[in-house]
Amino acid sequence: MARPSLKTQRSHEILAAFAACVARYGLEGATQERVAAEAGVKRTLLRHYLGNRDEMIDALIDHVAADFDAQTEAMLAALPATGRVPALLDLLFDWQRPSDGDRVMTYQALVTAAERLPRAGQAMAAGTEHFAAALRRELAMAHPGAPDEAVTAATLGLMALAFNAEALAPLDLPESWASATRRAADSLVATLEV
Amino acid sequence: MARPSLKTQRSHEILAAFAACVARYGLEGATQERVAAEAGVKRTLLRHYLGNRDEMIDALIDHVAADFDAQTEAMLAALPATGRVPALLDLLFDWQRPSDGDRVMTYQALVTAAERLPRAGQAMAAGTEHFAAALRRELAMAHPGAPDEAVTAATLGLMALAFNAEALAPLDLPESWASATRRAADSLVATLEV
DNA sequence: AAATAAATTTTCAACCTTGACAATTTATGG
DNA sequence: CCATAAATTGTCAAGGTTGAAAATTTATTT
Repeated sequence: MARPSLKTQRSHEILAAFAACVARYGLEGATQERVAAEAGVKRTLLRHYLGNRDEMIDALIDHVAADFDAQTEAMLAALPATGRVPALLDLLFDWQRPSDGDRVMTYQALVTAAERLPRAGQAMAAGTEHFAAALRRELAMAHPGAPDEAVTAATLGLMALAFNAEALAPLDLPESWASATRRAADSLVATLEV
Repeated sequence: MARPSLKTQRSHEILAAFAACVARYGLEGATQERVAAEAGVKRTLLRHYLGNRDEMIDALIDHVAADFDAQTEAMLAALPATGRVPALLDLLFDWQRPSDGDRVMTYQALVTAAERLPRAGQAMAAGTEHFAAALRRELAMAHPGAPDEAVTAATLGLMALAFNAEALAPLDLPESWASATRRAADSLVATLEV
C-alpha cells in the first residue's frame, strides 16, 4: 500500500555512474556532484539511496567486485565447446571491442587505494584471483600434460598482457603493439605444448 | 648581493612530495595541504615556488617523466657487459627491491588522467616508449637472429609483466605468483632462441 | 478519495581547498 | 652596517564539497 521502491534499480544506476566517474577522475575526484550529474539525479538522492560518502564507497567496492566477477563468468560462458583457448585469446585481445576500458580504470583506482581502504584491496584481490583461476583452468584443460608451474606462469603472463593493454589504453601507443601483444600471448600458450 | 635562491632544491623536494601524495591519494586527492605536509613546508610556499595548481601539475608531469627516463637509464647502466638479459630480468623481477612502488602508482595516476591532461598522456607515452625501446634493444642485441616481430612481442610481454607486478603490489596476492611471473618472463625470452 | 510509504526537492551549516596578496624575516654582497 | 632579493609567514575571500534534516510531491493500496 505504498509507492514501489526504486532502491535496487536506482542504487545500481548510481553505482554505475560512480564507477564511471572514478575511472575518469579517480576515487577522490569522483565527487558526489559529479556522480549525481553523471547519473542524472540530484545529489541528495545519492544520500537517500546509499548513505554518506563512506557508505557509498563501500557499496562501490561491492559493485565493482561483482562486476569483475560477472565479467569473468561472461567470458567463460562465451567460449565454445572446442578450441576454447584460442577463443579466449580472441576475447582478451580483441581491440575492436567497445572498450569497457572504464572497468579496468575503476579497478586500478581501487587497487591503488588498497592501502587506505583494506576492503577495496581484499575485494580486488579476490576478483583478480578469481579471474586468474578461470584462466588457469582453461589452460590446464587444454594442456593436460603441461607442468603446473608452466601453466601458472602462462596464466600470469596472459593476465599481465590483458590488464596492461587496458591500463595503458589512454595513451596512444603505437598500433603495432596490439599485434605484438597478441603474439606474446600466443607464445606463452605455446610454451604449454608437449 | 642577495639571499641565495633555493628554487631548484625546494622545487624538487616539493615535486617529490607531490608525486608521493599522488601515488597515495590519486591526482585529485593530492591537495596542496597534503603535499605541503608531506614536504614539511607551509602551503603558501608551494605557490611561491611552483605557481598555482595547474602549473604545479605541469611541473609534476615533467618531474615524473624525467624520473621515469632516469630510471630507465639507471637500469641500463646497472647491466654488466655480458649476460645482460638475465641481469635485466633480475632487475625487473627482483621482489626484494626496496619497492619504489610509488613510482609506478604515480605513473598510473597520470596515465589515467591522460584524457583530461593531454600533456600527461604525451609524457607518459614517451616514457613508456623509451622504456620499451631500451628493453627491445637489449633483447635484439642478445638475440641477433630473432625476427623483429618476435623481439617486439617479447619486449611487450616483459613490460606487461613488470608493470603489472608493480601495479598490483598493493594487493597481497599469492607469493607463488612472484616466481611464476619470473618464469613467464624467462619463457618469453626463450622464444627468441634459435 | 484517503492513507501510506516512498521518491524527490529544498534548504542550511560546516568544512575543505584554492588563489591572491600583504607583511615579515633572513641571508648575502658591498 | 646597509641595501637587496629572496625565503617565509599571515590573512582573507571565493568557491566547492559534504552532511543532515525538513518539506513536498508522487504512486500505490484499500
